[in-house]
Amino acid sequence: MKALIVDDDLALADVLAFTLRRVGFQVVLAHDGMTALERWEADDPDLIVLDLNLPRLDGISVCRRIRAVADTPIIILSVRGDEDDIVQGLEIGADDYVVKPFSPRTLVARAQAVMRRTGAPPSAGPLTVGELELDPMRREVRIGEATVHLTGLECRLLETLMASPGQVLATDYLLTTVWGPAGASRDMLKQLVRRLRSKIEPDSAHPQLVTSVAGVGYLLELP
Amino acid sequence: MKALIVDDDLALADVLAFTLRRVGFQVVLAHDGMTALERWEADDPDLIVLDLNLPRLDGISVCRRIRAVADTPIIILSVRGDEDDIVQGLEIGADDYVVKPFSPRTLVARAQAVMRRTGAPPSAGPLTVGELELDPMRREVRIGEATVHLTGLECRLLETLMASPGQVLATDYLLTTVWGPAGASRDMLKQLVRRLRSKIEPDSAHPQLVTSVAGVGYLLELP
DNA sequence: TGATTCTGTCACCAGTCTGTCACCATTTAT
DNA sequence: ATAAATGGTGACAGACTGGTGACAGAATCA
Repeated sequence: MKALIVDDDLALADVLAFTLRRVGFQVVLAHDGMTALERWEADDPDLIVLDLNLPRLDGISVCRRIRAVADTPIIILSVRGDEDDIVQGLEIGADDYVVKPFSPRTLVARAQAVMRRTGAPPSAGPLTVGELELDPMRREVRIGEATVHLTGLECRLLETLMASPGQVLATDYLLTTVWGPAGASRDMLKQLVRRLRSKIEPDSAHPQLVTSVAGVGYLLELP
Repeated sequence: MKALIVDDDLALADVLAFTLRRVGFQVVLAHDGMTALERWEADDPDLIVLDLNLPRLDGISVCRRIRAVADTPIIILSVRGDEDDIVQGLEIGADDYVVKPFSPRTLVARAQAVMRRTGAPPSAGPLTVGELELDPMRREVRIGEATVHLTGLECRLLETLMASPGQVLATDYLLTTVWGPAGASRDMLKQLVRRLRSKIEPDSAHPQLVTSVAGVGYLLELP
């Protein structure tokens, strides 16, 4: 899922980006109203987090223009005291609002609530690489004729590997992507790789799908 | 479905309540603007029928406050001649209006039209998936030849599952959709799933219709 | 008003998942 | 040559999850 964050406060925008990335969003940034519209057009985000006080084109106008042609969920950010802005934003079509200052947890909760309320549940589409077909919502991977059930972390690892088939993904990258920035240990990744291999490799003692690159990381072999 | 009726005329409020109960609504009453807001918060109604001339807080303000944070369908009641009020109410976000005096039939028609227009849960038509045919109004599901009566929550859960057959619906999504934004607990969903299964599954110990995806949620299997 | 049904809450259970530790063989660095 | 690092393997304990049962209070019905 992709989120577009629009805020002229660069530091805050970065914090917001970090927060949403942490829970799985891809994030695109814009720091003024015009760029917001451009990015919205170019990136087709699933969610827009929109500050109301912006240079070049104010947040209300951005919200109005987007809402005129799309259903993209919009959360507006406002300063305490700007209740008129909030009301106006909501009237124009924003889906929810958050008042600064707020905790990251609040934003995440609102983002997830808005995603739930305004559309189908966030169902990732299937991923196919060669004879592997992964359904992240069902946590099932089909290998030719066989269907294998994966756990949450196994599914996440395979999804990450399948997103870049043939590319070596560094250990640190996998630790962050699968477990989040709070991190994890090499031990955990080793175990997870082992578990995944035991489920999908014809012979996990001689892996053909998920292979290791010593000192670098792992990759999903191209078919 | 629950309706909140707000009118300082007690007798009229009772008539309205009776009218809507007759067509299947649960009804909550409030006789002034402040109580209306309280009841709206506490009862999370699916529809609000709102007189504009109210003590303590007028109907326009009530409408504005509710509309600022929610999509609840609102029908405003007004006296002939108060066209400015009606226009203002609609601008603020009311969905429809009824001018006193009016017949009960008119109110019902408007209520149902508003529910349909604003995308409220499709209470009208039956849902069919495979051998399951759900009538939300009767709260009955037909499974082949057998007809089973469901409770309110059971019906809501099944309706939600049937709206996206074959798709895994996340636990949080189901909690919000079935119980509303106030949320609920996983325990409640577990129990509800159990009750629904006990009513519709051939063998609820081995569910074939409503199946679980560990760590994700539940789905209605495609036929 | 009393009876019945519905719902939320708590407890218990079996099975699964995950992190952690230990051990080992191989590779890399000193 | 030796020590350190790396990747692979096994095992186990605690946490988590989904399922089940039971009961009390709330809501509904007659």
